[in-house]
Amino acid sequence: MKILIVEDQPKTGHYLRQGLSEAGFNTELEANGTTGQHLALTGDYALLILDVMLPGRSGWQILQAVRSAGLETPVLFLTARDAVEDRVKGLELGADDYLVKPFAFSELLARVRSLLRRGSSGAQETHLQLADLRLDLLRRRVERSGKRIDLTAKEFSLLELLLRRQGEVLPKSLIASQVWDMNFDSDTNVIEVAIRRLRLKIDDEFPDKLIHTVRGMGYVLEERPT
Amino acid sequence: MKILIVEDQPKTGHYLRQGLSEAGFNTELEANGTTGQHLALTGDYALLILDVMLPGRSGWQILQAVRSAGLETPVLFLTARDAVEDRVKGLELGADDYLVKPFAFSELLARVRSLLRRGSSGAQETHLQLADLRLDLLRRRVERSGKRIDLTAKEFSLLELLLRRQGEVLPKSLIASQVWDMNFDSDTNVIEVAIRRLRLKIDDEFPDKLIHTVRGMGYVLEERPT
DNA sequence: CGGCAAGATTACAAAGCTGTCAGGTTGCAA
DNA sequence: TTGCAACCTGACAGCTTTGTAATCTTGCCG
Repeated sequence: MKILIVEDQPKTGHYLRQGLSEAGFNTELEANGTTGQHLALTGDYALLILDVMLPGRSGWQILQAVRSAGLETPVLFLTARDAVEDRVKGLELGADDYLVKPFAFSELLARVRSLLRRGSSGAQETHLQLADLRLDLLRRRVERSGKRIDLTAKEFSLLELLLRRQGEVLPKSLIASQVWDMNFDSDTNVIEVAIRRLRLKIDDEFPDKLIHTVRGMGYVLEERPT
Repeated sequence: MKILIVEDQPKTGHYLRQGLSEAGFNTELEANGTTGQHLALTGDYALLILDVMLPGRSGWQILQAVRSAGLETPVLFLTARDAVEDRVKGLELGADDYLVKPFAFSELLARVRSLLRRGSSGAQETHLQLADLRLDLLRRRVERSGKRIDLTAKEFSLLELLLRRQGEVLPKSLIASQVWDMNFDSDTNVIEVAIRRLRLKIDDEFPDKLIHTVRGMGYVLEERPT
């Protein structure tokens, strides 16, 4: 099982490669877009990690070429901090996930594992679950302990993120970029308020809380022994 | 490939049976809930059609028993006209679809075919499409000709219905019951207004219209030669 | 060609959603 | 213990969504 990394900045490239190797993955690193695309199309990779800015061909072009060749290889996109446009464009072209640079390595690892898991099973996930909390992506419904819970669009999308990355502490900047498409701006407290509203619906009336605050770091969704 | 029908009213039961047989399906009819459950658990059916009100065990109980036995047999539920509660309960217990009595036979047939198709492939549908109009159920996104379209919750749910049953003329009463959970009340024009709003977003700026009015009957979503 | 009923369109208002803000709490470190 | 920063909480306002209602248009039948 090989992972292809197409990234032209040697620093980032080696960082990725080393980290993934240590985690037990077999990687190949390529700096040039044109060569990268050729490898992506011909080599049998379990995952592609593509930078957007590349000499030769951009990450988008590679992604597009891969998809139009009918390959369903999962693709993880690397985009620059401010490039909301990039993210959207990437997802629309068929990327499976993206990561905003700079990123924590643990973050990358979690994504990579999740993509590989999904890729091997073939199908996409339609349900997310933690303890007695269940979210149905297709019907857009949430229930806890069998009891139906109505969420607004923002609440749903926040909970979806928390569930997808359950057990991880998600910094507010990350939440802001994923749920609000904005670069985190510390003089707003939208996130605190949104978390509050979500807690009202999914935690308040249950003894076992699932949303936890990690002071100074962010929020986690997980089960905690009582 | 056998279909099990559990229905105690002889009239409805035979109607179903005869119609399905004529359409080429192999059916078994059972009037008693307890026996029905036994059959459902032991016989190897491709589809179960369950009435809610049954002597012995209710349709819900059968459904529950089937699901807790780990069977993924598709289940089509029959509910009475006014029983919105039933529908919801059924879907929550894991029914795949439901039909409100009385129903047109063509309607039943369409559902049965769709369930059998889905059942054999195993996975649930995540995308609906007609011509260049595409709806992604997981990401809740709609696009036409590659152009992203933002829909509100109601608009999305109306379009989802039209797409699921594309080519069929959907009476307003049907639309009302599926999208609004209400028994159609002719002194409202919510549906016309909702259709109008949907047309504004998905049809108005394109030469080939997809939503069509069938005067006196309802609305259809389909491609029509120019 | 009228007349009428079905549907389209527009305007409006109520309800819900979402962000801001102004205090109030809590946890941590000096 | 005290002070501060981080976080929580409730209220409010602007915006969006969604239903109602009034008016206009269209297709159909006599």
